[in-house]
Amino acid sequence: MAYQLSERDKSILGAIIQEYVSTGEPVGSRIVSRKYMMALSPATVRNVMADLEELGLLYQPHISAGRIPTPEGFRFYLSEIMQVKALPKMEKGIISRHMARTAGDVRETLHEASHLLSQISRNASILIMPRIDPFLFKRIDFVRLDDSRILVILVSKAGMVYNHIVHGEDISQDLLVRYANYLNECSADLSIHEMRDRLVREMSSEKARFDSMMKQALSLGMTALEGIAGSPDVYIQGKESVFNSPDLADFARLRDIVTAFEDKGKMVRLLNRVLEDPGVKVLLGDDMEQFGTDHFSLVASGYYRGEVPVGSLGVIGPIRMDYSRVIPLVGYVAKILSDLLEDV
Amino acid sequence: MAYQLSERDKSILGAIIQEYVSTGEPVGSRIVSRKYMMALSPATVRNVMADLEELGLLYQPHISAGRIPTPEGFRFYLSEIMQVKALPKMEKGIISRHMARTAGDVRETLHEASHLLSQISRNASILIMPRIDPFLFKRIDFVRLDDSRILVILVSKAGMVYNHIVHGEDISQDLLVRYANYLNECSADLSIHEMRDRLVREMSSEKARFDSMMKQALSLGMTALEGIAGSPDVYIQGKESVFNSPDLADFARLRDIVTAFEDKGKMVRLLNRVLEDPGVKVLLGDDMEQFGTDHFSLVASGYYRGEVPVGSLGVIGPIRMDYSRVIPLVGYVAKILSDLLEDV
DNA sequence: TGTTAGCAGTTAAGGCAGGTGAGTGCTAAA
DNA sequence: TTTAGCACTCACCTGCCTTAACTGCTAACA
Repeated sequence: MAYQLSERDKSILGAIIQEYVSTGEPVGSRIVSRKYMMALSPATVRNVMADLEELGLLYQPHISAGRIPTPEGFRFYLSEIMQVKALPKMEKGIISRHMARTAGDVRETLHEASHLLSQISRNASILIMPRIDPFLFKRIDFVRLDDSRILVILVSKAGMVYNHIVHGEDISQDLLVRYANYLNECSADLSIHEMRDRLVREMSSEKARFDSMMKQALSLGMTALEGIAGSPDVYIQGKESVFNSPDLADFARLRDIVTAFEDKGKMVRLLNRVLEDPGVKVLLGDDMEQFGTDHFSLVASGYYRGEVPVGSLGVIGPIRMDYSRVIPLVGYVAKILSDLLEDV
Repeated sequence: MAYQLSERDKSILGAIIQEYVSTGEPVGSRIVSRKYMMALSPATVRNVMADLEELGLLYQPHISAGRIPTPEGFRFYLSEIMQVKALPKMEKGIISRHMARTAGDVRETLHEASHLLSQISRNASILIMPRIDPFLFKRIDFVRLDDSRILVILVSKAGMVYNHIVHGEDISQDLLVRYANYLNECSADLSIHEMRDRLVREMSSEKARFDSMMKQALSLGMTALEGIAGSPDVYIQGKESVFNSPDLADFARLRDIVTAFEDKGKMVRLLNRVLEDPGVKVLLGDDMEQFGTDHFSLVASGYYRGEVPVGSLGVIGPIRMDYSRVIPLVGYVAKILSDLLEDV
């Protein structure tokens, strides 16, 4: 949706948003004229504000109050007006150093990324654990737990351990070890995605039809991979920071957001939307209506191993957020994280 | 601290607490007289209330208001006055059935326990994951990740998978496999605690001094066990229910509790205190001051494998909680959980 | 001596009136 | 097209009053 706004209109909208972001109060024409647009009188600003309100970019909480940007107003601001600041050198330094320190242990690296996001943005951060697929396969093991249950342990080269219980009878522990050996041999140095492809191919090959041991192994491997690739994990850190946001003095909103934090499934669905294409995305307004409030906004980006998206991370906070700082922050953390993942 | 209270004093204190728990409002002398103690006039009740206030069991938010029990008042009520109700048959049924359904998969069982606690009590529930020690050893594996790091995977008979990265060079993967085989053989059917004891013993035995392979294996096993036995995990479920408690309309209190939820370390320390002796314990008032508010209370119990404590669970909520319902609930869930753990 | 009735005193809370200030829309002039 | 001026609106604060829920105290009572 493109609005026909003059440069002057844009800079007034920009001034209103800047002022609102820093104070949280409705902003009136006089303030804008005095603090931002010395060249224009309050009356002129008022005329422009009336136009912007008509377009749905601003609204008045009550007739004699100043204006507040609508979610739509923020959206327009983000796409047409805001200039993303470069991330300060110091923050870049902190991020690279802290992340580099954890290199090698993927789980640690992810924790650190989420931690840095919430610390630096002073908002809650959210991170979806990587899908297992793109990582390199290291080893698989089967352990018989009892008559009916087999524990599958899968290790990626990065040192992530996934485990899953499958049901299956009539296979002795000895046989399980041989299955595992077979799978380990034929999957060395593949990504887990490739490994799955290969299993599917071999299953339907001539050889499998006659070698029942091989067939069993393949089928067990398949079942295990299906199970393991299941539901992703979510970290949310810094939840308490939502209490620092004064526009949340409203009880109902606070409840909505805390409740939403608990619903991991919702979070995953939301975050997965940003994986669709690369770069930092901002979700606000309607995008977040599943939260029960449109006063929140999510700045998120996918992170990648090579070209392949493996998960996403971001910052979640009140809609009045300093986007020009948070956007480059999320972008930079995602980049460093992707760089580190490439090496493992 | 024992107070000298007559039976009449006790039943008035009981009435005040009951009324306060159900309404959340300060309770006055007239209500007590009309609803609970028809035989006594408000004036008489007033006299008693004044005494109870002097003892520190009640307080008045302001001079012309009714009385509210102090934490000390609750504590006295819990130890001397309250009758624990039996848990309703229906709830018992629900609990046993749901828990039994997850039998075999310990992780699932724990989730279910925590979930039931928060559902039935309509408060947040908290559960500390079992310490690994008392479980039966199933299998250990070493996987070399790179030149310096070795991944240790330990599986308990219950199907819990623990993993940990240790640093160690100069041991080839082949050798690691032999170490693992050795440890697996000599630790079959031991609890992990016993396994640790045995490793310590063998380390200092004559044989180890001369068999360098054995010595290496033992030392690696020890390091791994140390690492794995590290920090326990905490589940907290139903956090959003703190919003349903009207006496929390106070913003600062809400923030304190949500912040405390985030601090897992604090939670573990708190919960570990209830492990010291068996049965359901109630922590309130001073016990909870680390939370920044004394308006919360924790009803918790250890859970056991046989006689050995492995973790603890409980319900956390506002100090005005229906203890006569929550206490048997926590007790019953802990019992069922302990029973299920015994079997694995 | 313990219990009660009565009464004066305290306090929170709610409703109402009036004043203030921030901000608006509209109109007319520059 | 911009601006100044003006009347108007509304939230918010203040002070004032009333009401209701309590209490503590005292004196009378069984």
